[in-house]
Amino acid sequence: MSDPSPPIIVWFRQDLRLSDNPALSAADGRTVLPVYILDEEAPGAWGIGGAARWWLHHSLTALAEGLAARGLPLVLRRGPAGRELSALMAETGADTVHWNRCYEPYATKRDAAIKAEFAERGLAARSFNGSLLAEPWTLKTGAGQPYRVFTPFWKALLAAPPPEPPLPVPGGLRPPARVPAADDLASWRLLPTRPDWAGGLRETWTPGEAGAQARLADFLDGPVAGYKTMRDFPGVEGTSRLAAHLHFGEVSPRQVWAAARMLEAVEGGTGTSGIDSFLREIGWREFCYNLLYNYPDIPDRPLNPRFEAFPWTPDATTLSAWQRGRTGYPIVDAGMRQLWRTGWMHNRVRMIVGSFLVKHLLQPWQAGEAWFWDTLVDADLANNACGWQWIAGCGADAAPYFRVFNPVLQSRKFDPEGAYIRRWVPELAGLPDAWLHEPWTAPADVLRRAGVTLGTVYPRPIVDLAAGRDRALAALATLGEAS
DNA sequence: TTTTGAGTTGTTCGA
DNA sequence: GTCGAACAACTCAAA
Repeated sequence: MSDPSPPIIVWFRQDLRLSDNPALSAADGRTVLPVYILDEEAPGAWGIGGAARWWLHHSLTALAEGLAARGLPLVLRRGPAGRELSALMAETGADTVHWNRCYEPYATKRDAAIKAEFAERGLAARSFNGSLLAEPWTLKTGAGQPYRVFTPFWKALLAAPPPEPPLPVPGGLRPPARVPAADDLASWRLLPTRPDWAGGLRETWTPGEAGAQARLADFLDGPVAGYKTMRDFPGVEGTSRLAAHLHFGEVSPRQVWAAARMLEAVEGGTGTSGIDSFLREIGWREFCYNLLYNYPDIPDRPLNPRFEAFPWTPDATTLSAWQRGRTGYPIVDAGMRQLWRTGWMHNRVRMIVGSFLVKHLLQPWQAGEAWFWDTLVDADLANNACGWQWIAGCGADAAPYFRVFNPVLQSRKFDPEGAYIRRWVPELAGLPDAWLHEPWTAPADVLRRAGVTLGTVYPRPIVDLAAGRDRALAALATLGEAS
């Protein structure tokens, strides 16, 4: 016997929120069965990284609580998504599933296959846009090609019809009469044990929709005003820190957009406020998704094929020193330790450590990408791939080849008083500002008074800056000769 | 089709 | 200390 009122299955993915959730709202007034599937078997998928697994656990907990407050369950299942959805439909008599789209290559393939299979069986799969301001197939150049340069992409996005206003939490969702068997979240073992390295994450983040909305409100209430300049100073809380919330869909870009525009209207936006700079960053997220959708190889291969021949010098010892924050360059080590400890790194510092790894150390950008993937709570396939290709110079819209960040100059410029370095590299905290950014140049007595012994307490530089820069430029020059 | 202006986030060198 | 130019050549996107 089939259920007299079979539910609509709402499949949550990277949209772990109840507000502005088109797939959920489209089921308003109906019986719904909310589902999350841990699908680690989709071909081509990048398995969720360690820090992101921690976040996912807490975000799912928050989502389940939000649903429970409305009398609804969250059914957790594990396995191939198509198989699990089919099973749930058989168990409940449901003939319709809703989801908000994902854009990772493995996900678009998998979802298209599910849709096709369901259509053959007379089942309905309805997908919605819950994660982007503009679908990645809508914005094209005059020649009908995907954009490969940010600025024209951004202009096109601004010229397009504005995003729809965000949706409220639907008020008429009805719980199903029967709830199918579900996994216990703890059985997924998303949280670290032995050792529990998540202490710094717990201190830093509040995953979940409420935490995301609070973070957005706090940011728009204060730091956004000075965002244009202050976002470059890692010792200051000048950025939004919304990346992970956006990745997991605890807040939608439409909600961010609407809230920022509202604030701009209230303040009589002049175009010089931090709001426009901030929205540009939301635009970068869109651009990265656009690139990933249209060039699905970018997580693995350089968009500029000439870089296939780049003479990288992969070396496990070098990579390990970078990962552990033992390069001897304080700003680099501070960033890598912030990442390890909190699952996040300030954007300015991401560029510095990225440039250092691929230029001065000549390690393949994919090695940095993989490390970020495992350690960032906001690990996002589109953003991560684009960021690393940009800093490596192999993306379509890349920095000029000669743009090699000098970690000492960057450090002096953006952490002039050393607040960031002293926080994350405490063994150098006693050094005066004049020497903090390059301790190997400090006189012996200055080092002694600060309690710093180079080579033991703190490493000597892993590479000479000038030599590393010259080596990188020489390596880049080989690409020109090859063609 | 051809032309033209431009391209997130920089560094170094020499005046 | 400050300032402007040089740093390759190429590709993109629109006119």
